[in-house]
Amino acid sequence: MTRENWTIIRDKISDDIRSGRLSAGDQLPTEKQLADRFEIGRHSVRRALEALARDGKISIEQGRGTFVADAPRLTYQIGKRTRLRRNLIPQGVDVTSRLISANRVAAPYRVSQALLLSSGARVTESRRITLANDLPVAFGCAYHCAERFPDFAERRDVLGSTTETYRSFGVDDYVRQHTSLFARSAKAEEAKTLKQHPDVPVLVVTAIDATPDGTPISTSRVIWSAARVNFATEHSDG
Amino acid sequence: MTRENWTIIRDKISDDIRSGRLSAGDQLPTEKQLADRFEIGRHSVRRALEALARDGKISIEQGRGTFVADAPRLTYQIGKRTRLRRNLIPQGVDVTSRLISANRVAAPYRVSQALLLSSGARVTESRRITLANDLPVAFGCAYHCAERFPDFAERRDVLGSTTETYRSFGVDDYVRQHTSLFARSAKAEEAKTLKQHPDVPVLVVTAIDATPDGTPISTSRVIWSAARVNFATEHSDG
DNA sequence: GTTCATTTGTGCGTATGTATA
DNA sequence: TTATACATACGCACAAATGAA
Repeated sequence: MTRENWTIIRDKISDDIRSGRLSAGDQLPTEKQLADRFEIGRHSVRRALEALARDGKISIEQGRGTFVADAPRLTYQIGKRTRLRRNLIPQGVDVTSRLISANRVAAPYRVSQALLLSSGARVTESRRITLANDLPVAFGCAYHCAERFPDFAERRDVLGSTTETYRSFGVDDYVRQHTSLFARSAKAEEAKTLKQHPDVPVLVVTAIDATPDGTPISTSRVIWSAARVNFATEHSDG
Repeated sequence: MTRENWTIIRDKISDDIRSGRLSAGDQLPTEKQLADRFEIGRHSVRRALEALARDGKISIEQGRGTFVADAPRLTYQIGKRTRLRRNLIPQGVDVTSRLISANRVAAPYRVSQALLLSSGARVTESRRITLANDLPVAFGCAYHCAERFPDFAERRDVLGSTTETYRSFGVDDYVRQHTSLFARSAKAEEAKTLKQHPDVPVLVVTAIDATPDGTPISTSRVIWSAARVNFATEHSDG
């Protein structure tokens, strides 16, 4: 069984990246040039490049070119005391998070279940995007009971930290109660939001945070770029 | 911006599955038939089918045809007391696990680190595949200290349960200490082992189990089909 | 066991659309 | 505006796997 054309070029470029012959940010030859150089069709080149893009090794940008990815994978620690900033900053990553929108809505079924609210209760919905070194890595939605945390999103935006925001509401501590996760392919807008190739899958992470006594205070659904993050959990009490 | 051809047929088939017009196990029309019916090229049909296969909605089999997937996603609970059988059986899933190979090897670096062994210590390496309703969902490798658990793999195969096997070595209880996870595209052999389309990504899960006092007793690296499983964790003590 | 039709997989050429600089 | 580079799309040919005759 001879190797397929497209896997040959995929592995060649992959090796070039691993070995350092190509480094972060470098522009690759155009599809046409690669096709000529390897004496294969442009379709085979595209297939190879797509495979590399799916693994986050390169970034394909229409009209500009194809580039070696310049962001190493982050490791996101999920634990009882999951804190985004403390989590990613130690990796030398500049984490910023931006509020996209803040709304007051009737709790969707999933949310009312998670927060133990009566169906139809009012909740605040804050949509945020998270960037690591200015590159989007995740975006999603957090829900808080509107009665208990009326202007959560706005305060969070001013205070700059979730922990501080809870404190301002008299919640001195909170823990991650539940996390679930699955992979699926990205929708077109999701890929655009994350500035990633449409074929890169996403990890959908649903979480519930609670006060230490077990009262749920927020639930969130965050879409992570599967190519830019690893997840880890310690199953101790920390 | 008008919709692309391939997304139209992708969404049409996706809707047909969701609505029940197509049900689990049904064979789809051939690529040629779909191309004719939708008056688009075969490449566009293939692209649509690949997208559906990546999400585990259909199963494409060379020489046979294309079928609606007949296995719902499993939910795998990762927790301090992670037990494969107790985990999946309650979902009405018939879980079987088969020993592929058992070896005694010098501990790879990662393994010696995880198990707190001196570098080069002997460990047993058991390769297993896990099937849910006869469909592969995961396969991987577990490592145990060869001195403490000399014939772990063989005993495990006879006893049929990891918990029982540990008990036979005098380990009455064990807990999950650490789990980490990331997504990447599947290698060709991995796709073949999991009997899935080559474009379906996998989730690579690395774990360390320990006795309740914190002594690590095993580490494993398991490749899960990203299309066939969800992961969930409770961050309580259970 | 072999042959053959069927169906998906790989590969190339070509044309045209769209985003970027 | 123009040139460049990636995106979509169609047609065709042949390879490889499957299953039935």
